[in-house]
Amino acid sequence: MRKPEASGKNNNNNNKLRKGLWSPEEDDKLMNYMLNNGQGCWSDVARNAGLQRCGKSCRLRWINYLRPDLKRGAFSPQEEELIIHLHSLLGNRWSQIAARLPGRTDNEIKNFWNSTIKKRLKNLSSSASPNTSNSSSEPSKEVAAAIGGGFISMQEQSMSPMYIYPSLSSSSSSNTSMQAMFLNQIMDPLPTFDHGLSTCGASVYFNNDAPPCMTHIGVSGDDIYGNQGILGGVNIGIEGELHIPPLESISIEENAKTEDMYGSNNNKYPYSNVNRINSNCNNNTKAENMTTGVGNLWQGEELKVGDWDLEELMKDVSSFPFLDIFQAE
DNA sequence: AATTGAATCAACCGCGTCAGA
DNA sequence: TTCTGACGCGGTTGATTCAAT
Repeated sequence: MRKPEASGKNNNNNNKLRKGLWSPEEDDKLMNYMLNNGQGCWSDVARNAGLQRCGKSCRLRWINYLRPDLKRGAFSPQEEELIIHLHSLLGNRWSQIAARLPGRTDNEIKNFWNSTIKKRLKNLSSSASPNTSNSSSEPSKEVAAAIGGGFISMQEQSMSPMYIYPSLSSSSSSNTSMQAMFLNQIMDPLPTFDHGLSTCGASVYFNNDAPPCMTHIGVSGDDIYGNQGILGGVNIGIEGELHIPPLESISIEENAKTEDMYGSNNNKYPYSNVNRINSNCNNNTKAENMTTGVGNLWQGEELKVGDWDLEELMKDVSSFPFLDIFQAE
């Protein structure tokens, strides 16, 4: 942790704002102010509470630490499971994920994901078939698919993972369009293949004409999380084969396009991903194909990206078995 | 008991968005 | 229409804690 700067250090210069860890006195000031006055302009909060902090810092401290409704302590297995599921749907939109987990902050969830979950992915990556390992520190796609359980992550990347929706065999009508879209997202980056697709339970098969880069994934929930682990109750470990086209078959241009459509590590516009997909729909036949099965989601001028993707996705989340636990709180 | 490497997590930074002037 | 400041978000950093040796 960052050391709190010596309390007297900045006393000689009121214009200097403190940085680093918050002292208990500062916490008290902010807490008292917030409880008495409520949230207003954060720069005013900082000033009126007598804190030599920027408003931004006050906001962060309040949201991540002082807020009375915060739930401290370790994540429960149910929370873990929900986080993984939400992440499979939303990607790194931590604030959106946090909004579905009362008492948890985006920072907390982000840290949890980056430490615990990524660690598991990494461990799996190293224990997976040597053929599938790569030099990157990132987990392999195959392993990411495994740890996702039913939520198969085809790309474990920092901004915009691309996922196959879990219950491909589900009969839920509300899922159908999203599943179609997810599947199209899977298919679209691989345009050079005649990629028929069949699903069977949680297994996904890419039946390509090209020689597949076949990876066996026999990872069960227990393998990942133990008997009490987060996937234990869901029975969605992947026990099938992923036939993944060799990456080298995909042209650079197509890779670039794919990254553009689905985001990349360089994506600094997390809220614009689907906007860009939408714009692609106007001049890209593949993107048009993407809309197949999505139906009205893509029609209508009132379509607002952030709305449809989150709300539609949340319909799926709302059926998530453990959500009641949080809603009941 | 000391050391060391890994894990955790609080906080900062930079950027995009938005609202008001 | 443009500018500006506040806010919110995701990525990253780095100090502390923990566990293994």
